[in-house]
Amino acid sequence: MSRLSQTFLPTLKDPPADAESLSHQLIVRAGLARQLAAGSWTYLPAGWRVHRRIERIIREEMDGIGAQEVSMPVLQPAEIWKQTGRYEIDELFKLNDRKGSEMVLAMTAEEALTWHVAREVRSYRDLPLLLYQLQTKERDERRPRAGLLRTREFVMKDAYSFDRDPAGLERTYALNIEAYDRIFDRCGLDWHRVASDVGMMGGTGADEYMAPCAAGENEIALAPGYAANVEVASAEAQAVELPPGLEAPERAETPGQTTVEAVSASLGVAPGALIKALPVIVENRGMVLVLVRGDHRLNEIKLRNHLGADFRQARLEEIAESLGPAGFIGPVGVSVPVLMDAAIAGESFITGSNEPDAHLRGVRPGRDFEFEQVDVRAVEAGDPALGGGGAIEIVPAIEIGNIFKLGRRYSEPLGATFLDENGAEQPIVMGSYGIGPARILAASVEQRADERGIVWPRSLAPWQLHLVSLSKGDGDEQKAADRIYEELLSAGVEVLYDDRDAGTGQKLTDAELLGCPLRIVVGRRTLAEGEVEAQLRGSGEDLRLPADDAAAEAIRVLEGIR
RNA sequence: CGGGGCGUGGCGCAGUCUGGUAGCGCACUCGGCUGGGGGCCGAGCGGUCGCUGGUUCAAAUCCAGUCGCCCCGACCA
Repeated sequence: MSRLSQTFLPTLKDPPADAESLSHQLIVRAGLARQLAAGSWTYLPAGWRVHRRIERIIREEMDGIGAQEVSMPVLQPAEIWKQTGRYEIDELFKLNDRKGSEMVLAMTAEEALTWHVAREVRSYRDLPLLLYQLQTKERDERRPRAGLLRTREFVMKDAYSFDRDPAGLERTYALNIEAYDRIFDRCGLDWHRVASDVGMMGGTGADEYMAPCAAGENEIALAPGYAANVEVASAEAQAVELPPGLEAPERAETPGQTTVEAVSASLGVAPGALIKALPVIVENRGMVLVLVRGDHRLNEIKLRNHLGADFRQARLEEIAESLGPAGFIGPVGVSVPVLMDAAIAGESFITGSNEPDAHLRGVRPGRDFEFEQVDVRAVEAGDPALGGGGAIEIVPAIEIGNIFKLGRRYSEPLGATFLDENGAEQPIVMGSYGIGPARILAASVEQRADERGIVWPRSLAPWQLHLVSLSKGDGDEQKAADRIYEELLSAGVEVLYDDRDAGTGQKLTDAELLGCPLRIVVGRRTLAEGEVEAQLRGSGEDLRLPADDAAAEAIRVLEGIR
């Protein structure tokens, strides 16, 4: 029963003042959801229909790879989170019950599920195991933003795999990739699976599923055949013109010139002909001098991953003590280890001299200083992709799913072990696999909407068909529209029937705002010719259908829409 | 967590600087007209101006505190 006159679908002519992103504006305007507090959202009937369609696709594909659905509590004892060391996470909601016991609101469920598996699984015969749930997650976000894109409470599909060894994990991981690829395809998204930083989750590998859109919080580097989170992306460097080589480095006076721009301007060379020297203090290791090309930026995540340790910028006094005056630092003659980015290729660079107000020209890596070559620069738009795939493009994207190879990160602290064929106790090898249905919803709106409103793919649309009766009272149009509605219902079509006593403009603009794939309009003019009008929301294509056979014809048209 | 902005009928806003007892548009209700792109006319309902305290004869307006919301950045297991 979906008569609009009886449906709670509060549409807005104007977006609320606090909505910035496109999906935030349209989700509110189209009556899909309303905000209760910062990062807390209520789904209204139409929005929840979309959410449930996404959930259904996820369930079908997860079940299809042999995953089994469970449901775990959101309210969990703090103890297991302390055991894995995740109790310290700032984003974890913490509370006490009336007895004073420490509790948390779960942000994922590795601890809870691993705790159960530790008690129930004893033998290699019980493995592998792939369990999942669609359950509310809570996160004490520092800054919720952009409508449904970053909220404090949201439903997540979270799956966890339990294998006996890394090879088993690889197989399970590959199965999840297959399921994820199908899920995002079926949701009609433009998406990329990108290599990602494993971050503090630890583990041995991770991929993220990214949907490019303007409101995205992440950036991904794309080229034909290449996609990576910029946090870990690599590329060839764009060529730079270097000055002629010299027999030995030569001092160049650069009074007061402490920036790349100033030095390159004063010496008449491209910024890329300079070497930027960045002194950092590595945890438990001391100072290291990191070199990147003058026109490049250091990617701190790549450096951290290379070092395998945390680091910080050196302080001015540390630089002065070990190297020289800040702003004039270079690799020649220093006694600290030098890491040089691979993009520095050539035989004549400008570097700092480690003396005030002077640089060196004609510096040749290898001849004038020793170094370890590394890849630690941030890729830039226009860089040639590795392997000749064309130029890198950097686009904002929203993370709609991620998959992690966890290894023994959780099984060891929680004692999830099994006995192998030889009776030896082994820790279980785990993986975890997340998807945010709300982000799929928002990303779909972001990617497909036009100036009139949302454009749903058939797979996500709250209703397949939006039937509009332009008549009022009980004239012939009303009767025809009623009849078509009943026929569509009995044919099993999900139809929203706008039977309201409202103006034409309001009905048509609401239909365009809500964005169902096919709109059927029953109006006096065309009905007089024995026809009704059909419009495809995506393409804007207009069709006429015979009024007598409108339901069957509409279903046929619908089946041709993606 | 750092920076910025905003809280006045359901929504969008004016009024705040310069204190004098709250207004506009939309929406909503009723009546009438209209009936293919948010139409017209008329009559209405609806607000302790986020909250607390202070100054004052008098506070939406000035002062202090506090709560909430948005944006940028940082962070994001």
